[in-house]
Amino acid sequence: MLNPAQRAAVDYCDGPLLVLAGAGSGKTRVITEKIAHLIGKKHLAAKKIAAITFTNKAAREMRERVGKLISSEAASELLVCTFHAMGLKFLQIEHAKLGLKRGFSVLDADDTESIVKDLLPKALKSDQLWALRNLVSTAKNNGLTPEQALAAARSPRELEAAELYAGYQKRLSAFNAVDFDDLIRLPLALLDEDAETRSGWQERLRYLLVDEYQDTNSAQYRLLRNLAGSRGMFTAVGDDDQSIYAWRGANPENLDELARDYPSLKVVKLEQNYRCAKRILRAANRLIANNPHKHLKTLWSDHADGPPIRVMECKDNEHEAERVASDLAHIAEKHKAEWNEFVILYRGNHQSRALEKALRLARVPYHISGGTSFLDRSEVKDVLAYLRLIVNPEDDAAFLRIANVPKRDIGATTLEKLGEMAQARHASLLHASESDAVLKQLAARSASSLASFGSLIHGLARDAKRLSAAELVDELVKRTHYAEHLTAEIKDPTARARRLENLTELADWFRAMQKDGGSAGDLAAQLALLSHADRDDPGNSVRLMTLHGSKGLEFRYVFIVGVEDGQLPHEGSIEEGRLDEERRLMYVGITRAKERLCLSYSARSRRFGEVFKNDPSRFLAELPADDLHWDGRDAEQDAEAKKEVATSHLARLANLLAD
DNA sequence: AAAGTACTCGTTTTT
DNA sequence: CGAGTACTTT
Repeated sequence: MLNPAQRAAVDYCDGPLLVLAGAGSGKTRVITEKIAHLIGKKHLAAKKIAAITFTNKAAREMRERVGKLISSEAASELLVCTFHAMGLKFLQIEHAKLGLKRGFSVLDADDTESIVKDLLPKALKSDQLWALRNLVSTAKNNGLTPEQALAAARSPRELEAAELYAGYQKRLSAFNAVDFDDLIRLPLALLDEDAETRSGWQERLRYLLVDEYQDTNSAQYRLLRNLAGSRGMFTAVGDDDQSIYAWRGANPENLDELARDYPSLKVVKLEQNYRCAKRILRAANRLIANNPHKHLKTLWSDHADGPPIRVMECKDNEHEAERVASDLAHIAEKHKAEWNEFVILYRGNHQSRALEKALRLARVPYHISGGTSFLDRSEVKDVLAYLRLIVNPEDDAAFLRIANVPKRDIGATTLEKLGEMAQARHASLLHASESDAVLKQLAARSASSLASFGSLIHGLARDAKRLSAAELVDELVKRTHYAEHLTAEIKDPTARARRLENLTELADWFRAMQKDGGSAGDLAAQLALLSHADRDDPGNSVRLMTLHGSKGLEFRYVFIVGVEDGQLPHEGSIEEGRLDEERRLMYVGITRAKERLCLSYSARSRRFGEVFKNDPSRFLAELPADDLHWDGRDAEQDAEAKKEVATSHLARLANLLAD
């Protein structure tokens, strides 16, 4: 049953609508119900509706939930994806109008970073490099072309960045490739200047729903405006208190711009929280009240108070991890909870290490979302690079990655010479290595290695026409002797088996995606957009993830570790005075919890091998003291609790040993 | 060109 | 402290 505010948000389909949805207020519900409403009651064809989410995982979940409300035929026609996936789809259709050839590649962060590195003076500090790269990204997100950026540059640094942007973009087009920013920028540019394309897409998409609207950047907003047109047939759902991606160019002011650009905008607030126990919600509300607010919301809940929020001070990171692990196991046993009802949240990926160790020791099954996972595995990236090169012979980034993987005597010097000659001829590396004139100028051994590499790719490209994507993966693994390469490279037999498994998993993944159609190249491009969080099958295990990664999820039991000044808020943000976003991050973490919340920090932590003293996070002082239970304050109660935890822990270990 | 050894440098958060 | 890099040797 929908509450009145939710009902209003679902029913209003006559113009632009902004839904200000507090944490746990059922916003996904509103979006899915609204899609069903548009199809069922407003008789809009499913294929004319697009729902845009922030992550691919959210898109999958959304599709699944809508699937239960509408026919499976309608569900399959619905466009549910991220802005980036939508941009990719757009480019795959309209690529010719933008000077892209079929089979263009989508470069990931690694590829683009090595391009930037290559373009810049080599002896540049990594943070300077990062800063410049960021400026380029900002320019792209503002929809600037390299020429416009050059003209707009006002400081030497901006000029440097604009020059980098120009060189970088030239390199991309030589590779017949786009980066993540281009997936938004290029569709936007085309829609902006080509009225015919614009009206075509506006006809194609009659209603848009945008989730996590506070995390859109200005290019994404302009894309939305171009697609929705003056009719403004869209629903944007967002929460300014959960805006945690400003560092990536997200522009929460988009919430206000909506009202300016669409004077007829209707606003609906969802203020009833269906997720959290009262004490947890109270803590979250109290914390976030310390931030300035433009859109006032009062989030309330009619759940029970729930237990107090625990705060644990620990000696150091190891101690903290151990306590979290044993506490967690204790709760699991006492409340007969499943492991997957627990999550441990932290600020930075590196913080998972100590926790992993402690959880392994306590025999608690866990699963890490994010960090280095499947798609970051080198073997997976290698195979994807092969696919990219097969589909897009201009993709020099892919060429460089795999030319000598598995090792085939193509070393740095050979590649350097090849690069020079390719550049002189305005040819791709692959093309150059197929030219006799080029090969003649190289040492005989390198030349024959290159030539056979070229014909290998050529042969696979021929096969690609008759094979499915999954078969192509199998074939290329066979033909490159990739398994033998891994066998030679990896000594530890279990690690080797795991990595071989990754390859079959990749083929399986392609098989599953194949159902939606699309060539191997299309699938590889989609895969580039998939990130860590998207492809995990955690099973029944405790989840470990960053606070950022937890947005949109909920758990019965939530642990947040490293609640220290310097970590949360992060020291960089303290220095730059950007505490609001850190506070929102903590807010997001707290509001993930349905029933129990435990916050912990370490008095000392080791960084770079040196010991540092920590202060508890300043945010702890902003929580309602009455709802907190500090371990150590009530000694008697603690001693008892500790004993209980210790005995149950021992019992658990004894049980495990008995097996 | 590959393998092995000595360093150095670093830690937000991700589509 | 450890992972990645740069420089060495074979």
